[in-house]
Amino acid sequence: MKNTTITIKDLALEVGMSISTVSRALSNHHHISESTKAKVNEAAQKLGYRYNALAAALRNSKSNTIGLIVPRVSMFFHAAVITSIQNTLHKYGYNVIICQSNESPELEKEMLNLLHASRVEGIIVSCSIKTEDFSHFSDSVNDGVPVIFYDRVPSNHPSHKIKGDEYTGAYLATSHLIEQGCKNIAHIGGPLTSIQYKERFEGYKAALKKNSIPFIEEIVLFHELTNENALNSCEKLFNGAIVPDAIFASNDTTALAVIQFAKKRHIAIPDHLKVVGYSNDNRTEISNPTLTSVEQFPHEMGEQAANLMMDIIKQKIVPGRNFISLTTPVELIKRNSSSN
Amino acid sequence: MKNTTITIKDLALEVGMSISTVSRALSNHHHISESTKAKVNEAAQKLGYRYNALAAALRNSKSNTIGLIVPRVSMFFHAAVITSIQNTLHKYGYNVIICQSNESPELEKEMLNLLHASRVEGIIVSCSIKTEDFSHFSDSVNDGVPVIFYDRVPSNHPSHKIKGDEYTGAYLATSHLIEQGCKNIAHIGGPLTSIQYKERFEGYKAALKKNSIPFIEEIVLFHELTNENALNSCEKLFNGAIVPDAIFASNDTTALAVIQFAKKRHIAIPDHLKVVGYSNDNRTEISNPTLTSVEQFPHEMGEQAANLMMDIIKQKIVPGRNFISLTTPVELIKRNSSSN
DNA sequence: TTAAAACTTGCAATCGTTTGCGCATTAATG
DNA sequence: CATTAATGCGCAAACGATTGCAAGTTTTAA
Repeated sequence: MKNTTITIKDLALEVGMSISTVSRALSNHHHISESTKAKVNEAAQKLGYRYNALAAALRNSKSNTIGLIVPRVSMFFHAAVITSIQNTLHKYGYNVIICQSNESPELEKEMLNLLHASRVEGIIVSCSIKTEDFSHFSDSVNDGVPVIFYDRVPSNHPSHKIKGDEYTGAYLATSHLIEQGCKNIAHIGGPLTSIQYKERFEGYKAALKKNSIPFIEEIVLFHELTNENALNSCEKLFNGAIVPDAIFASNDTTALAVIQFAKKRHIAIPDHLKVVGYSNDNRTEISNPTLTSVEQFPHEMGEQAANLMMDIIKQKIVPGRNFISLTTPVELIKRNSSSN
Repeated sequence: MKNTTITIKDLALEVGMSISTVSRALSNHHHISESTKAKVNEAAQKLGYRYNALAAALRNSKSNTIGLIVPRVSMFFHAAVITSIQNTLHKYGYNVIICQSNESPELEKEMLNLLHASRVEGIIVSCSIKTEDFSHFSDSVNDGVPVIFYDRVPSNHPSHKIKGDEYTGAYLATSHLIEQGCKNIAHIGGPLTSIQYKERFEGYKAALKKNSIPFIEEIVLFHELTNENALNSCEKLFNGAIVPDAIFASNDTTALAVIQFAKKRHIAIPDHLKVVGYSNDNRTEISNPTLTSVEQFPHEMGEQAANLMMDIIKQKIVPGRNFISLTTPVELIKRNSSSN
């Protein structure tokens, strides 16, 4: 194990040239002769030289790095987006530092500061579900570091945003259930503090209205969308005065819980109960019955986020004071939980 | 948007003290009076100072960062490990740079160099399935950067390794099938170039032998474990001379494909065919029937990897020339695909 | 009153690269 | 042969933080 790290200074010594020449040779500068470049590269190879990106970033005030904050990488949707962002940015020669907020606003803020300390040139964020104060993100922008939100975007905070067409997704899902002849379509949504759940709720209501189906408050429930919460909601719904003949759930975990509940209660799906989820995660085609769900195209969302970031950083887009909002399409994937 | 970034120099100017005092005040040095610290921190707050970790890392030759290379973050198992590694390292004040090799040995090597350029203090890797040359990882170690492999570990390359008890996992799975009365237990494994698939194969054979059940070569197949490949293998198996009454698959995707195939062919599971998978991913309890699988405890594996790295870096462990190999336990999770 | 001790603070070098400017060498031109 | 242009290379100053050593100030004790 060496304890000496090789620098361009060592290379300069080795080839008997100045530091500047070595630096230029390594970066393939056009003022340097081919023979010199060859010599320098050979020496670099020989001595096991490794480029120090830290030093370069310091000198250039440019890190070629983008920061990423997500609630949890283990969520299928986010994992897909991350993969896509990273692969896209890699093409531009940019690296990514990925952080997890674990759905904690405090950790989210800490991670943001961490990314600043690493002098990232831009930050892409999907917020924790509990984040309500976004002022620290404004600080980032004021410091010249662009911030792009995706999926979990703030509702009342001016910023670049990329989100799915939640309204349409919910509208399509609900309309589909109506087409199947359902009258009492329940909705289990996430906290309405989150704009996406709000929009899905709006889409749900719009579809009902459009088809002149009365909105029934008793069969609409909101809470964090965990398996346990969903099972509780099912209890409530099926012990209530109005028994639903369909449930539109705002995520797949919840929809799968509904299926689980129906099995236990021997409620036939889709005959007596139809179910639609949201996100089209990798469990939807495995479940029994397979789950109808709304595809969000995480791959494209990631690509868009990465490309937008590059456009902003490379000043192709000079937004000034106005912010860009992109909406990615959705698609209803019909499976056996909603029709035969 | 400011175009000036605030440095400790600016703070020094603001409070009328030297740069060194400001630096020490910020890092809470005990030689600095409380009143000075307060003044400096106040100024930092006021001017919006942000610590430059790059400069510090350069000066200290210490980045407080660990690099991570995984095939793909969107694989359930890896996502879980990553989350765990990141949360554990965060407690030590360490950051993580996550890279994806996309199962490409070339990209893997590129990412390794990238991590070195960022002067990570250690590297945790789960190899691409195609990686056969590990010499560049030796270079890392020679440069003083410890490397820990997990899950996808090299078989013939001296290094720190953390892997599941594959042999036992397969042994348990196969034994369980035998207990259920199966005689013709097929095995669909991954490429034997990968040590983990090899060990699972060994465990499978050992269980057969132990129970005096003949090993039948015709019902053992190896290939990359994708859904399509698995369906092809099912075709082969069920058109062959010896029809299996059970299949032990080396991952869950394959096992789920078997279930899919059986449904199409109207083969009753578990009555006429029993199936066991590997990894216990989040689809296993959703499928119909639910899938018996081997749990690998990714959370613990991540914790172990992170803790081992910290021990090595902080020299609690001075391995010298010998390498550490850890084996994490496995557990067979019995579900409906293998028994009633 | 004075010296020693205790407490604060500052100087300046350093980490590894990059790059504007200037100098030297060679080739091309009149 | 003299002048200009082109080419190839080196000097030295940044980038922002840390830290050993030295020095200044205040407090305490004799």
